Amino acid sequence: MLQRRQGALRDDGSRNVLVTGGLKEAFPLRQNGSLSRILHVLLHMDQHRDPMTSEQIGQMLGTNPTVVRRTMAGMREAGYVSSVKGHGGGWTLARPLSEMTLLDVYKALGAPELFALGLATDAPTCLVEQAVNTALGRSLEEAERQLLAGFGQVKLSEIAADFEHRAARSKHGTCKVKHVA
Amino acid sequence: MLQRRQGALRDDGSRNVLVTGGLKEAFPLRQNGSLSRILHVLLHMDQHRDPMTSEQIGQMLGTNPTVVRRTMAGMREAGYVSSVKGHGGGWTLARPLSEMTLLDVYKALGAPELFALGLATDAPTCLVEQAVNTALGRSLEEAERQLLAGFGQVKLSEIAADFEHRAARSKHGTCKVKHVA
DNA sequence: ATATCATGTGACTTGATATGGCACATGATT
DNA sequence: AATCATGTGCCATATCAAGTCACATGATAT
Repeated sequence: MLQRRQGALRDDGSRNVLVTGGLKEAFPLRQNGSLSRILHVLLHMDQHRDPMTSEQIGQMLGTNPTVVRRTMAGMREAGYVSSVKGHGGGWTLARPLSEMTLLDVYKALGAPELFALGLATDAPTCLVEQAVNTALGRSLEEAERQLLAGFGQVKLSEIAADFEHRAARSKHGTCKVKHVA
Repeated sequence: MLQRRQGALRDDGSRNVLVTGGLKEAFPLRQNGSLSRILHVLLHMDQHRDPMTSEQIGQMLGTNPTVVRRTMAGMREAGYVSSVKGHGGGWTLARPLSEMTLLDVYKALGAPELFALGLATDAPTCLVEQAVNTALGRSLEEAERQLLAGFGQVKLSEIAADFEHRAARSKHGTCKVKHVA
């Protein structure tokens, strides 16, 4: 191995797993998991007629209600979900999944950095580094365009349909939350 | 802002800059800068007839000789550079830049993670999460293919040519290291 | 041969940051 | 008024890229 093993495996070969209140969540690298988590939440909300509380969602994701509220904040500001306080309150979808794409969610999350590869300096004085940044930057920008274009073409309702399909084929309960209307 | 400001800007608006022994290097995010740095080094080595020591390279990159040795280790193992100990030793290119692509370097570095976006769990039992992972993973894999294909088409000699072009147009000294044969 | 120089590498330190979590304010429902 | 739920400031924790030290190994020069 090069680069002084920076991976996810520990000496005993196990994954690095955060154990929080008895629940587990595995994040292999120093990656931003909020997009993945939000999607998980949105699809579950779609299966759920009543508002879901941050507490419920937190348990589902194996995380803390506070984290849920904070991550959902962007979605609320963008108008994709709404939150209600007090008895019977919680989170609900503010529009159908057919009117949301991966790109919409990504943007609502504040369009976090996509790549784990970085350029050494923003505006280097070294001409060599300028040339390197230009070449590398060009590839990265192209990839970013591709990726975001791809995100824009995936409607959340399509993901939901894929879920329905999976659910139809295996009759076991799945998550910690029931998939009921 | 959403997601509890995780960006690169501090309250005073300045970038987070690592100051090391008087030199500065800016890494906006938790990104892996080794590819960018290695490229910088390789191009400089190409301009340098004599072997370059880790000390020289370290000064050039604003980092430490040990870091340089460690990062270069993968390149040596892959046969792109060679290192010689003792007086007059140091690092030299083991083959011309025209025979190396961005992809080669990336692989020699151990093919570090490309994306800052992660899936919540590797093999979730929740069917909803499975559907999410599938959708997100598909987009990410597609983008990865694109990006690596792009890397494979960029020869380092092309980046060097771009540098030569820049150097011809501006006659100022640039880096901390002279661009001489 | 031996002093010097340069790489090779284990072990530890430092700094950045995604996420976890508490505490308390705000507002809605019963 | 009691309870429930969100909103959010503040701090804690874990992980990891990069920095640093220390020392071994090997090559060159005098």
